[in-house]
Amino acid sequence: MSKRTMAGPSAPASAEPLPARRHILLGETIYAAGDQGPAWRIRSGAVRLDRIAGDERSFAGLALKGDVLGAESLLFGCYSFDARAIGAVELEPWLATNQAPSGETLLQMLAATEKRAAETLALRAGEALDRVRQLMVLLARNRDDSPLLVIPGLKDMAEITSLTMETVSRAISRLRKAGLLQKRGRQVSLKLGDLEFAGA
Amino acid sequence: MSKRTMAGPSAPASAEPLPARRHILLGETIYAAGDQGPAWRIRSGAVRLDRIAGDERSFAGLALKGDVLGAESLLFGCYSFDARAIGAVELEPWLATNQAPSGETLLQMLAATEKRAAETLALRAGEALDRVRQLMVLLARNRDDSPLLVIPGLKDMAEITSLTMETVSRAISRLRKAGLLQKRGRQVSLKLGDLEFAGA
DNA sequence: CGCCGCGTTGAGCCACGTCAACATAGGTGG
DNA sequence: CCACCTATGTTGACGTGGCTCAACGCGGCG
Repeated sequence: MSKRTMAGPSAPASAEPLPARRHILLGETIYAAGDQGPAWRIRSGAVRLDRIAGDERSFAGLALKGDVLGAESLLFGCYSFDARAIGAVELEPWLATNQAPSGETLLQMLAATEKRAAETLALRAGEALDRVRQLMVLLARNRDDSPLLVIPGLKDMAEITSLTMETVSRAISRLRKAGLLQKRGRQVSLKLGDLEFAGA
Repeated sequence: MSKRTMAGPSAPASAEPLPARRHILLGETIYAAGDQGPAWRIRSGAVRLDRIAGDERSFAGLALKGDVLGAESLLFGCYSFDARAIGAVELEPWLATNQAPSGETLLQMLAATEKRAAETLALRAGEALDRVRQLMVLLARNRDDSPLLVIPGLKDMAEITSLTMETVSRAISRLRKAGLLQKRGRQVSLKLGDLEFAGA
C-alpha cells in the first residue's frame, strides 16, 4: 500500500515538518486521502485524483501542469482525495512559507479548477475514439517542450474516460493506424500529429 | 428566449448596476458566457453550467445549494460558462458589497468545487440505471425540506449523465416500478424512498 | 526458468443509441 | 368551450458500439 517510490535524487525524506523542497515522483502515490501535508503545485506531469466512495476507489479528477494539488489540506488539515502520478511528475510545495494565499491567487485557482473539471467531464462524453483523442490532446498540451508525449498506462486512461482497457487500446491502435499517433519505443512515448481537428 | 419568469413578489428588475437583491428564476438562462455580472450563491435549486466548445454547447458542471456561481467574473470581469436553472432556483449575490472575499472563504469554495466536480464526474460512470439513481440522490440531498423532489427535464438529465433522453426515461420508469420513486402530478414532482442503497 | 503485469487482438453478446409512433400537457387563437 | 400546435415524455423495435471473456505476446524480475 505505502510503496512510495521516491525518485528524488537524494534523501528518502521520511518526515519533514515543513517541506520546502521539490519532489519528483514517477508513477506512484503522491498522497492518500486523510494524510496530512502541504499543498503542491504541479511543475510538470499529470496527476489523477481518486475519491473513496464506499470502499471503492473512483477517478475524481485530473490535475495538470500549473494546477494546485491538495489545497483543501490548508483548510481541513488533511487531503480529501488520493493523488497518484500519471507518468513522471514534478511538484513544488505551494506557498513556500506558511503565508496565506492572496484572494486573487485563490480566485485564479478556482477558475482553473472549474475549467479543468469541465475538460475532464468532456472526456466521458461521446464515442470512445473521440474520448481517447481528447485525452491525448489534453496531455499533449501538458507537455513542456519535446514533440514526444508520454501517455499513461491503459488502466489509468480507461478509468479517466470511463471506458475499458481493451476499448482504449483499440482506440489508440486506430489513431496510430490513422497516422495521428506514432509509437516510439514500446511503453509510452508517442509522437502526435494534428489530431486536434481529426473527426473520424 | 429571454423569457425570464421572475417568481419574485415585487419588481420586474430590468437593469440594476450593482444588484444587491435576490433573484428567483425558474428554469431559464441565468447568464451566458461572456456576460458581465456579479457572483451568485445558490440558496436553493440546481444550476447547470455549459461551456461553448466550438459552437457546441456541452454540459460542464452542476451547481447545487450553497455553491457559488460565476466567481470567475470577479477575476475576469465576465462569466466563463453559461448558467441555466434546472427547476426553480433562488439566488443571492455573493459578497453583498464589493469587498474582497477572505482566503478561508475562497478555500472553502475551492474544496466544495472539487467535491462537486468529483460527484458530477461519477454521474458519467457505470450503468445507466445507476447514473440516474446517483443523480436522484444528489438532487434529493439538494432539496430543503419537503419529501417531494422536483426533477429536471429529461433533456437536462440526459446531458448531465451523458445518456439519451430515452434511456433516462426508461431508467426512471424502472426506478418507479421498483418502488424507489413515486410520481405526484405529471411533470416533475417525485417522492423518493431509500434509493441510496438499492443495487439492482 | 516461471511468474506477473501490461498491452494487443479476436469472438460473442448485451446495454444502450437510434428511429419511430404515440401520449400528455400547456399555450394560443378561434 | 374546442381546434390546433408545440414541447415534453413514454414505449417499442432494431442495430451497433463497447463490454466481457479469452488467448496470446512481450518485458521485467525474482
